[in-house]
Amino acid sequence: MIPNDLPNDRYRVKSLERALDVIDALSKAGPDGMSVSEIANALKMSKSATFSTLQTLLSRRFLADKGVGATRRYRLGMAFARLGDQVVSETALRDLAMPVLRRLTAETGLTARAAILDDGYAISVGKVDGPGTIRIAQYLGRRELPHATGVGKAILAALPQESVRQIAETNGLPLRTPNTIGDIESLLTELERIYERGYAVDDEEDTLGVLCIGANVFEHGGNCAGAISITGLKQEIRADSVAEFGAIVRRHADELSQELGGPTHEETRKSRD
Amino acid sequence: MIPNDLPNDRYRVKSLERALDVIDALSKAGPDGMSVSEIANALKMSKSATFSTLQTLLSRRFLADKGVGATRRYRLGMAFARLGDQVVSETALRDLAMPVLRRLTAETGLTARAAILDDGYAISVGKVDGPGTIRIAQYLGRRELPHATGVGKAILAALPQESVRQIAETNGLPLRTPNTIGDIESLLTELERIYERGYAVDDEEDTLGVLCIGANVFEHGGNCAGAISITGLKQEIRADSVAEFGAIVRRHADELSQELGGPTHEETRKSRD
DNA sequence: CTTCTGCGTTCGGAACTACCGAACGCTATG
DNA sequence: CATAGCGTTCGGTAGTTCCGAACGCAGAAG
Repeated sequence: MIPNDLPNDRYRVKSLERALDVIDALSKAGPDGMSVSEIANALKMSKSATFSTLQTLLSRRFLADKGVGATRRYRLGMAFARLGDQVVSETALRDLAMPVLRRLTAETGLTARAAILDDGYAISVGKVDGPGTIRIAQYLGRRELPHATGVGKAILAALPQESVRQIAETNGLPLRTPNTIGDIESLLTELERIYERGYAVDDEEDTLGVLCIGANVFEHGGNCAGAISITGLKQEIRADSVAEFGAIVRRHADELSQELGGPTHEETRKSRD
Repeated sequence: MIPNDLPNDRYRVKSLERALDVIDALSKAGPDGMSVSEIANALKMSKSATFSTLQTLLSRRFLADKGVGATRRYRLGMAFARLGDQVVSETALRDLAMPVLRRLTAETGLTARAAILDDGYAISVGKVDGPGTIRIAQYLGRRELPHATGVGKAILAALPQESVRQIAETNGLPLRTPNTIGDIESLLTELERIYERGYAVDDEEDTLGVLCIGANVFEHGGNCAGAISITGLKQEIRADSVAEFGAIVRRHADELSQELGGPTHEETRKSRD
């Protein structure tokens, strides 16, 4: 299911891996959760082993249970809510990005957010809503497809082709809308264009009616730390102002890069051989 | 550290419990994380057992590592961000609460949110921002102190004194501002007043300049499912309109209670012997 | 430059624990 | 009333996890 990055299977705790399998399974289940038997069958574990694992996670509030006796069901507990919030709050990019996002929102009137790449997905770590009444649902911590969003494409544009190909192979390139880029070659061409002009445009590629403009941020050492973006309804962004907004996002991203001790977009372009 | 609710120690997976200890330890550490030795010393585990646990969590992206060789450090990974978002999104109260929160925001012009009590903390599971330009940072999933917030006090008011005392003993009653209620007897008196009038007022008790009005929500069976609240800057809420807002929040909370199949506040008061 | 300390990582073997499969009590259903 | 299926309990064993020591390496100290 998940590829083994590490060659040494020896240094893995099997009973812990099973517990993580249980958590994964429950995360894919609905709000109603799963019963002991359902989990045991799905993961091909014995009922008793599954039961012990569930009891352990339950006693530490990593799971919650509902019902008793023959109808007892387990689902993910609030411990994850706390830990998830903590992880997002502690991301290095976040603290420095928040003031920049506020300025970006003030300047453009659009919702601004910051995201990082993790495990092949773009993950929002901070956002500032725009004053507009209609808002796009963008929860923190949510995993988004990098090939279909402004932040995602901006981050991919800073990666070597190899890495992009690998991510595309692992996650695929699902078509979210008719505008989504669905094949790897077109994506690489698009990433090259993004690299040249310094910002990415998601023109209804993830959600119809929504336009998003992102630019990548670099940390000390020149690695891409993530990206920031502005998001708005397509109808409220004039086509001829996209380039203007792109330049604004690029400028703020460069500011953020320098705060992180990294190079600006212009500097990375010059150092590219 | 965490009290054992279950009498049967037999059905616990020890190696999993240690992994959860590691996660807890890392959640208390800063963004820089901890090294293998630090964790091993803190939890009185051997370095090799700690190492195996870390490798397992790492291979499943539950942890992230930074640095190599002698300076390698571990911190919580983005898997928690995803799971946390999922848990919050799937909370039973949330689905029914969101439309109510939207109505509440439309009616009052203030930010509305819903929270539940879990493990002695108030946890936000849904929110709708008001149209005002200045917004109070209220992230979903964040743990807040129940004695210092509108939602928190509203929930506590529905609990037996015993439970409130226990929560106060476990978490303490930290003074967030000069207005925070810091001793248990004053808190119990305040909760009685909240119970009588049906809504809780947090008057700069958590954050200076911020006022919050909350009311509890009951589910089928009469248990308190959580609370909803409105939040605004104190300067934008006239003192003589607090009672009016309180009645509005109470009314929407009762609507929500009935949707959940629970009693209204008035009904619980009548049934109290 | 050398020594030394402390780090993360590796490894063999002993001890234990986590698992299996069967059995129990229970609820709901036919 | 019988039955099927659920969650939970339990004894014994096989396999796992853990310990302690050792290794290679990096940076600090001399």
